[in-house]
Amino acid sequence: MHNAKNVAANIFETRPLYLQVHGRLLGFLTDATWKPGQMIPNEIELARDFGVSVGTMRKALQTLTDQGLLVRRQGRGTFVAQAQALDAAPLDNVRNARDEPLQWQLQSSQLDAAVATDHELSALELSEGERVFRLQRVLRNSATTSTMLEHCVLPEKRFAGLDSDSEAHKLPVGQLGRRYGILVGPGAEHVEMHIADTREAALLDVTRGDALLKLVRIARSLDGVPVEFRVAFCNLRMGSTYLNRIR
Amino acid sequence: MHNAKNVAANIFETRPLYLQVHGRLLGFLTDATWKPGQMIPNEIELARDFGVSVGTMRKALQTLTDQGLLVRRQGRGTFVAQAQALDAAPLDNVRNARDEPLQWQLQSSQLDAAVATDHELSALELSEGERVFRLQRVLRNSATTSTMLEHCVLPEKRFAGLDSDSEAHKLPVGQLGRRYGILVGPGAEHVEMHIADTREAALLDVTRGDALLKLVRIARSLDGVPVEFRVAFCNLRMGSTYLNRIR
DNA sequence: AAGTGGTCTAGACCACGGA
DNA sequence: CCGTGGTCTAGACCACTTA
Repeated sequence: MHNAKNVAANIFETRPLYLQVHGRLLGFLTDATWKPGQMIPNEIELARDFGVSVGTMRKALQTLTDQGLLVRRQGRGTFVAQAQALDAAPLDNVRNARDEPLQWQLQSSQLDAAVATDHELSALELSEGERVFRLQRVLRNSATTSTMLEHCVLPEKRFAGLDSDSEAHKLPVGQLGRRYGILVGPGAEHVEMHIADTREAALLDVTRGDALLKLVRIARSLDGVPVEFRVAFCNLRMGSTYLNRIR
Repeated sequence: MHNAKNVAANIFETRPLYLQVHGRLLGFLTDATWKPGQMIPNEIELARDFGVSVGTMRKALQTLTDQGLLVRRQGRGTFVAQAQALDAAPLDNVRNARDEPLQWQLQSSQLDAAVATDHELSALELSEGERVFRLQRVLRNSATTSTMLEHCVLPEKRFAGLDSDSEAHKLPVGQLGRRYGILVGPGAEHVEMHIADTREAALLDVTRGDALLKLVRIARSLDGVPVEFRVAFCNLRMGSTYLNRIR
């Protein structure tokens, strides 16, 4: 029978067994051996395959579940999570006066592909000359009359064929991520103040010189590679707020 | 020997054992049987006292650790966390261009006690006629020249004697929480836009009509009772941003 | 050396969901 | 009914801290 010490005693790998297992399982997710929505083998079988006890395998699986990468259902099985929405923020974090997420209607949308600018290259950690898709859309919530101008930059190699998909530019970015099988890891969004210029004022139905919330985010896939660079300008109306969950 | 089934079979309490234990331990924290910084009994002893296995006790302790309420150190013991800073946000979430928290200098500070207004009553869930402390301070970060106007409202019953402590109004609110043994649970902060009026402009060194970030927060203790109602106005300068951690 | 939390195992039983 | 994940136990050994 396998023994924990036989594995852990490897001088090249002294991390706890469950972390080593976690890393191997994570590999199955990042290289798409296991695809979103798919059911994976049960914990007994996995434990046997990896030569660890069920308890250790459970701990590795639980860690992945805590990270939102797996979903476990008693009586059913363990499933790969659907790709986390690329736009969990900022869209979900804009709330109405009752602290409910707003329902956004797509007002306009525009997609083009081009060689990345220096700024985009550095944000997305691309090499000189790599191409990106730029997706610009205006969203509106009729209940509060809040509006948002989104400017997303996506690496072409991750979203190959995006421009030939006629539906693509109409979809919320979150569904795009799902369609391209991209799993997004934890990250951060930075909030700034911004004064609307003439163009933004026209698109967002505000007056030039009005104050907007500027939301900047670089989303990274599980392995830390940037998959989306987004800047959004938001006009909060009628008690709408931007939510920051603490802890 | 105690047996899990003997306990869990109680028809009035069918939750998992480790959750029941978690609740009991949480009680020791909320009623200050265990005080911040104090070392608590080791897991073997606790397991024996509660009549559960060490594994179950570990799971309960781990849950409290995940919540930030206990700190466990291999070889040393398990300790009650210092009261979480009441001002973990917004102060820690304001970052400079290198994404480091700003160092704030207290510019001015003013403390008074009064009967709560209706608005304060409802925010802090107090009864008619209850009294509150109001703590207003202006903070400044010299490196970025960012400024913040903080307006904190604290229930008098939770901070008894605050006004007779001559040092109190100079301390950051986080240290106040620690001094009064208040453990803060998870929460949320809402970000809004705000246009500076004359008074705010003078205090924050901006021009009347300038846009400010308005940060609104109700902090609650572990049992969900509000312990702080804060509204802060922030002037972000020289690349400073307000950080929202995702997931 | 003694005491602490951290890891790992092996196996039992329970609760849930679907055939 | 069977297979799944969820809970619980008992005990071993390891790694770290302090005296």
